[in-house]
Amino acid sequence: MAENLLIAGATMYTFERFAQEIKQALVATGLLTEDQIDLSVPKAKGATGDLALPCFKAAKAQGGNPAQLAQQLAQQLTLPADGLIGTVEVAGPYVNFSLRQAAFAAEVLHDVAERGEHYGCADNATGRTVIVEYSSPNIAKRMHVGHIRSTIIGQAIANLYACSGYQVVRDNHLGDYGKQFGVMIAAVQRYGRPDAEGEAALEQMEGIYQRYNNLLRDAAAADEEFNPDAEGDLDDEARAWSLKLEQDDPQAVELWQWMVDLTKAANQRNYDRLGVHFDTQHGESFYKHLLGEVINAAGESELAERDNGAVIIKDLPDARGKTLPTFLIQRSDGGTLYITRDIATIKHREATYDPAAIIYIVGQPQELHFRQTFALARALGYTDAELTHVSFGTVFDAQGQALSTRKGNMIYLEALLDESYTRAKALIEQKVAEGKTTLSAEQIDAVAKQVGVGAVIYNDLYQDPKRNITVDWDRMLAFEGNSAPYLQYMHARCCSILREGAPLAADYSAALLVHPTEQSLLKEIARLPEVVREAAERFAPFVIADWLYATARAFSAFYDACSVLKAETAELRAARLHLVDATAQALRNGLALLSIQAPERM
RNA sequence: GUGGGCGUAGCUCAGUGGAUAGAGCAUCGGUCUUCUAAACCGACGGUCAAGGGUUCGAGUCCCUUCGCCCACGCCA
Repeated sequence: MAENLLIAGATMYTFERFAQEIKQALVATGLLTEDQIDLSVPKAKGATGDLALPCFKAAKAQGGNPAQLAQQLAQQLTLPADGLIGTVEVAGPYVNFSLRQAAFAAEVLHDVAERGEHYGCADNATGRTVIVEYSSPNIAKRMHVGHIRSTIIGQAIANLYACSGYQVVRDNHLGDYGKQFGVMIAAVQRYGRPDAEGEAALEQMEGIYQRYNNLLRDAAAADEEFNPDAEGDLDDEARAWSLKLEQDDPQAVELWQWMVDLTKAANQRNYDRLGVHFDTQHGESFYKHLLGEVINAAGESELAERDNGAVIIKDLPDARGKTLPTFLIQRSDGGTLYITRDIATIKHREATYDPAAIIYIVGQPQELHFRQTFALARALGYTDAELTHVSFGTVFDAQGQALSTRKGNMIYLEALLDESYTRAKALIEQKVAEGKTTLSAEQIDAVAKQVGVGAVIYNDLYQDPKRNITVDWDRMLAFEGNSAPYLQYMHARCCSILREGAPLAADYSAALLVHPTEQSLLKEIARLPEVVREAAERFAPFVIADWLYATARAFSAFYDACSVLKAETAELRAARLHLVDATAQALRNGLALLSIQAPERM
């Protein structure tokens, strides 16, 4: 993917041009070849420089001494007069290259101004399609923590691929298929439809589903309607509805469709609050016409064995050649399984989109399922797309128990967003009372929504999704330190300065931005394009979050050290206003990649 | 048992073979008459789970061991 972004004609951002200049100058010495050049960012505390060449590799290839080679290189380098390279220093086996501050500042600010809200993104379309499957809640149930993680992480990954020049298909793969829908329909017939809306309606659905299930089991003794004689009937009833549904019985389909619509409407409220949208929301049932083909194709292959009517796949190797555990693609009663439907889905996607990649945002417990799915889809020749399972860790409560509805420790999306909004609003009202900011009641409400949602999103995106999470409300909804509200606050401060300092001068001298905090801030802003690329390649939104935090901190340090509106000279004021403008734009762009809003006041 | 993930400061986490391992929270100490203190500056805090190996160089790669989480043919 990195190659795609460097093809001729693509816009190169400042840091790329800097690296390019260094490579060209190094190769021109004739002392090493391009493949021996591996530039890195200097980490040593005393090191001066913005990019470094460690000389170990080249020296080894030539049988020489790294420190000597570094010396020779530094002596024989000829630098372009008006380029980005400022000074070159040798530190032992390293050659350190520093940016020429004036040129660097001008080019970074120019990059941002020119690209605006697209700054950081690849501007050349790859012409390739990526499908991102995320959120994927179940019909007739509330979205719980797992779906929340999938929704938020998936949305960010989809954003990252769109920003990287891919055509992105955002696919909400709804859980609308399976035996439980027979029970669900029977339960609705018996207890009636919910009278609430939104998540409350789904909560009622969960309730009657549970109640019906309890009736089926002996645990139903407590239910006043329990009648031992009816038990067998109840089971038959559910089974009958399940069968009717599969046979497209009009009444069953109508009830099922009603549940789908109810659930979609309820979830849509939450998606709207989160700013999440999808291009397609097909459920598993959408792919059922392909199930027969899948089973036939697999059944005829050498991979399959039949056992009492079931179709079993044995000894299938995965992408790394490891043999996967045996699994079924057809039950002995002829029914299909989750994996059968997932493979049918791949077949459909290949035919519909010809994707370069399909990215699944699903929890870690399904790691084996996806290895099996991918391996079988490949073995059947259904796709040549890159298939990736981005797995995320489990959420545990403070006692170390996994969250579950039955234990009563589950966290649902609506309640989480409400809690976050309430906390944000209380904090904003406190700031207003302290005279720190002035906002109307309407503005308080709007900002509380943006800050509340931002905190929830950031909690899922600031770290590697692989990690398990322990519930801690204070940390989840933190408004200080490394948190969304901090990032939003720094953006709002930028906006405040820009309001006061408007309009921006058409002519200004970026060369005046030589204060250490100004240069540090510029360097952070300049990193965004490479950060976007890395985040996409690693399926890692937290790389963006890291960058946002570093950039916001750099701005904060600048804000503290340098007054913009009361700068020493009018020229410096003008230049700093442009720096603040670029900072605001870069922060907005980074936040947008995470689907976090950037209020102008807070 | 087999396979996957994780193990870095008291807690939550970055660190993708390069130089003296970094942040936030917590604790302690400074900084608002100033462009918003949701902030800034400083201090404290480390046997990178343990042991071996690979190499100029390992938190990072390989092997072994330990601990935690998860998965493993008729749920999704």
